[in-house]
Amino acid sequence: MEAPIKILIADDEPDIIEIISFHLNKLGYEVATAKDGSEAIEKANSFAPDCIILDVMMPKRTGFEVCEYLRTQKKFDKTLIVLLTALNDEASHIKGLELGGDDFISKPISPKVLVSRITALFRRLQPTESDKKIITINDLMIDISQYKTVLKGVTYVLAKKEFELLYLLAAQPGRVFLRGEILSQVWGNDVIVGDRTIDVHVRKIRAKLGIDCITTVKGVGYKFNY
Amino acid sequence: MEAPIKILIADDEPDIIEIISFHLNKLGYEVATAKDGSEAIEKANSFAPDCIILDVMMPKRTGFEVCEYLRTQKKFDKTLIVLLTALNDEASHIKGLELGGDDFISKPISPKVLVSRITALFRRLQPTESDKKIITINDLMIDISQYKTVLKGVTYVLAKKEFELLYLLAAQPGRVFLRGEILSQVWGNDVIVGDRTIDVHVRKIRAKLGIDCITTVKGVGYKFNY
DNA sequence: TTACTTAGTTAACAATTTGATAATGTTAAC
DNA sequence: GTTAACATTATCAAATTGTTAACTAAGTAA
Repeated sequence: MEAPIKILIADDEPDIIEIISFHLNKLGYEVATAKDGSEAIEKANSFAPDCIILDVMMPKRTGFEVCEYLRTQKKFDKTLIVLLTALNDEASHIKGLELGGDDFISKPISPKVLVSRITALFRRLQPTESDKKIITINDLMIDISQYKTVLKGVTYVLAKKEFELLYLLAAQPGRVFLRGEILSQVWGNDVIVGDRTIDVHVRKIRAKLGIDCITTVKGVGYKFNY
Repeated sequence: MEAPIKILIADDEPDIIEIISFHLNKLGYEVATAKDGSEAIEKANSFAPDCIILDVMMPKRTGFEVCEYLRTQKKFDKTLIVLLTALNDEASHIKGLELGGDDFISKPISPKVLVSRITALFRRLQPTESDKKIITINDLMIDISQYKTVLKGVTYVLAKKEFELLYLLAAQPGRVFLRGEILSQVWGNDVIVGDRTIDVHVRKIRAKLGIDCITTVKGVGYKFNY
């Protein structure tokens, strides 16, 4: 990235805000702040940050709520979301992951830990594997440039949505995609479709390919597994 | 880290030095000491510690001054700095964080607290990905991003609540979780479920995994133990 | 245009899984 | 040895997902 990386910090404790922004500023990041959940969403829209640090416990809207909302917006597709939780609050970790958080940092905060985590996150964001156009898993090949799916040398024609769904899941085999995540990635956030729609598409993929490459994780979502 | 972790302790009270170094030594850390700020800087250079514990109130140079100086040196980039402050001295706390301190411990010092804080600091510095989503204990692996539980290479499918319960307990092996604690973490505060519900889920986990990884602490709660 | 095809969605229903409870059996503590 | 706490089992209701068929809209060829 050429322009300075922009980071939004949302916390209701001014001290925390001050400390974090001081350190991030020193490192050359462009920093904006918000003192509650509602302001966080406003600032997220106007400031368009690359990374948002959200305290879980905030007035008006909690960090979870903000995270959940942001993840429904295509605009914040690639925005990193870091949640600040109370120490050893494992349940929050689970909840946060389900809502699409990218990392968690426990309070009390060490500036060094925070900064190293954030830089690590950005490092991981570098386009290496992720923007490869062709996914190959065993004898299954998924080529997005041709919208083509080849299994054991045989080409299968998937419809657009079917293909996009398969591609999304296969891009990260094993990782569980929540239904909401799938909806926003494949269908977009402005389209409203029922829940059964995903099932039906999954079924069609399974039927066409004739293999059980998509595993259901009940109560959670689906994952690619072949 | 392969070599023993090196810790430098700087305090003008010999008693404090002695107590802290005794406990850290016992845990296998390599310890050096300094009795004032100037000596702290000398020793920091010659000893090259991984972690420096600084009393804020010291002769010659205060902990703040030492901290500020160290932070200007590239050499001490990755060195953890822990400041010892007077009880409830919020101003020092903030000032210290701004100067690049990583943690604060209030006097009077409990050796146990000190040690646990330091190990926690080292742990939190670890890369995010590994300790964020995957818990590994011996030959048991719990991966929340895949909702997967692998024991001795065999994958076991746990239901959502089962998984979350196991994850909660396994995140802090040995620690006893009270029933109320488990309820609020796994089920949430607004849901009201009976006490037997926990038992049943614990039983299901034990049955599925086939190992006694969850120990009952009668009259108190449960703990992970494997 | 008209008839035909296809993709995408929905609705209705079936099948499955899960979570919670109640009832009863066991165990450990006092 | 009694009692409180926990384990076990069976059972049921609710939640979740799978399946099928039908409908709509859009595209395509005659």
